[in-house]
Amino acid sequence: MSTIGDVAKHAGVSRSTVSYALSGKRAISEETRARIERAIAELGFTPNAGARALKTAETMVLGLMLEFHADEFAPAMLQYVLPVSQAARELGYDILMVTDPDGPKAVHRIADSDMVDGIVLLDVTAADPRLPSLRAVRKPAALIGLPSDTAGLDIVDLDFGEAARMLVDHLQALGHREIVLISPPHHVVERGGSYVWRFRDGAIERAARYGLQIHAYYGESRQPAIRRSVEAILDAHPAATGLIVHNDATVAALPTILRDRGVGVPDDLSVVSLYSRDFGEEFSLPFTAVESAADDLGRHAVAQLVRRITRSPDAGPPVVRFVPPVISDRGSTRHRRR
Amino acid sequence: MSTIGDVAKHAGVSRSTVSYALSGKRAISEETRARIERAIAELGFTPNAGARALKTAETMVLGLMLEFHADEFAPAMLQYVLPVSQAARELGYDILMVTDPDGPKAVHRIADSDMVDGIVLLDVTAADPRLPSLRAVRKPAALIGLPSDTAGLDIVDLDFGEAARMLVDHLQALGHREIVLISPPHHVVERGGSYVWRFRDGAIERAARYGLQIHAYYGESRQPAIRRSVEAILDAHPAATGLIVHNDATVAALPTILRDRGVGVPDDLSVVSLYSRDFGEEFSLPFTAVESAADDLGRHAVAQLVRRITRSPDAGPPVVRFVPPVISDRGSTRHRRR
DNA sequence: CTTCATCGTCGAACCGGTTCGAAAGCCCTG
DNA sequence: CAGGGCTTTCGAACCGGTTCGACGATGAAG
Repeated sequence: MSTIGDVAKHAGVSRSTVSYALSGKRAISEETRARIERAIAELGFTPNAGARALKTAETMVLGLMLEFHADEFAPAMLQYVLPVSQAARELGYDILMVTDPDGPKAVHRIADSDMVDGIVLLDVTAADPRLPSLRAVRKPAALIGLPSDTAGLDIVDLDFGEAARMLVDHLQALGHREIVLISPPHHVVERGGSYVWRFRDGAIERAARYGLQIHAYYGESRQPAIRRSVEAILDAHPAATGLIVHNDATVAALPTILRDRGVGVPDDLSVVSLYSRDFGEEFSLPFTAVESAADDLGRHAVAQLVRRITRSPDAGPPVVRFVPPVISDRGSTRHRRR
Repeated sequence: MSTIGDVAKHAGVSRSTVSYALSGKRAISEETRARIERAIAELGFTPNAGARALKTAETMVLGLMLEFHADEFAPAMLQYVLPVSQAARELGYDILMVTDPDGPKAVHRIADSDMVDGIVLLDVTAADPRLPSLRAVRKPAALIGLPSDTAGLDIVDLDFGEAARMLVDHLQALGHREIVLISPPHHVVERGGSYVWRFRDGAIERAARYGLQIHAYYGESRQPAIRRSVEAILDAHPAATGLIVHNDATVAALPTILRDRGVGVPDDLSVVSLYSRDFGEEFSLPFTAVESAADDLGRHAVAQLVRRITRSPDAGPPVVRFVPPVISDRGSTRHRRR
């Protein structure tokens, strides 16, 4: 590769002149600029990113940290990756994707070595072990997912409590009096996935307010356990007419399971859920659902992060944003019979 | 952040001594090393990646290029991302994930600016537009997917022709005489996805050799078109007893469709397919299938790439590796009746 | 006809590492 | 006890950019 020195020599100017021609930070005569541009084209020059980063202290790279847990459902997390990547590129940033199983160490690795200008954290849990590291390093960050201590952090997440209330409202309005809720697997709660109980508590409280009977369970994330658990739950509550599924793996398997049982939707059972539009299309899911808006969350996190990076002093106080849920009616519910 | 100069001052030695203590490239006395290590710990020093890359011309970052086509099935591609990322990390590399819709430009951007030491290309097509750029830049690369011109490139891909032959053999051995094949959507062929015709040709030739009747179709990638196409294809061939599905989106939707038609597997229809173990688990797919081994391909590509990077002169000639298929019997086939 | 901005360019310093050559201190040998 | 070899450490150069201060040329103002 050619360097800025080669270009300077080729154009008969100094290195600094080439640099200014590139950045436009000082005036350069039309004639010189043309010579430099020709030299750049002829030599195929592209500035060395490391050298530039060294001096400017800006890498134009964002870290994207995500962990894959063996017993989890990968497609759900991957939904966020693409929007984040695209949003970043539109703002001039590349994405360093880190899937290191040791999250805290990885945070230090990419931040302390100044490989990135900022960090997006995916699937943040209540007492996320990455947060102490994140606070220790001096890099802006944006989280997708709600930790219990939000101090000083930019956070965006779906308003899961409100989502649950909307779905309960929906069933209540149709006259259902006994409903079942399937949450994510219990080990997600143990790991501190706060969206589980935010949704769960929201649903239970709302149901209580209406005097609805609600049976709340934790589901599974893998076959064949999924089928077994759904069967057992449905068997236990033959009178329930509404089902709320807050569990990606379960909802993906649900059409098959219900068909096998001969349960018609919505005639025998009204089903509502929570997933993103893309997810629903990929798995051909026909359920009325709250859109989880992975796109929105990803784009918002990146935008907020870049704002923090570019005007670090006056980007304002940290913001915790709960994206309001939107319900999308796909006809999988109907008025309760009788 | 503290620099190597701060560490040096704190430990009362020169910068070069710290550097040698870190790299171990020259002997350092036990006592000095201890002082330096203490200083590093106290200051929390981590070397600046950009500065290091500038001098060593090694970034310890690999580019991972993937494109998402709006009308395609995202989970299939994402299967490769995680194994690549993990394999890279095990070898000491981080991943710069690039999803830029303008692939060729992106190749130049990350390669010419020396942001990466090498590049992994996913989902390579016959006349992949990224290849000219890739050959122009002076960076090692590893491809997953087979282009028509393989000159000078390290390539790994599943042996799709052999996979097809194995599946045809499997059905033939069970006595099936009339079978149906559903390939990926036709636009994938137009885009140059060579795995489509490698599989298709392999199946057709093999069937011809046995005198099997085979009806080959291109499927769809999105609902509701998937269901319509499957219905139409099955309606057109009521006597067919075997079905080969080489189409991720279709196979994911297939259990539901067949159930709705009242078609029992394997009693009414023997079904075989091609997908990865993870994919099968995520979608709860019960079909006998060739394992597509996304893990293997990803890990192999990274390993080969790193070999190229670290011993560039003598890493040997480019290798094109076809991973042999492995069939995994899940009981979705049976001997033809009558 | 000086004086003073302004414009366009240059040279040098700097960012934070790595690495080469040399030097200082020590021990051993003849 | 002078000379040679080791071990350990240092200073300086270098990687490829950016940026600051300065300088010569030009034109306008006094």
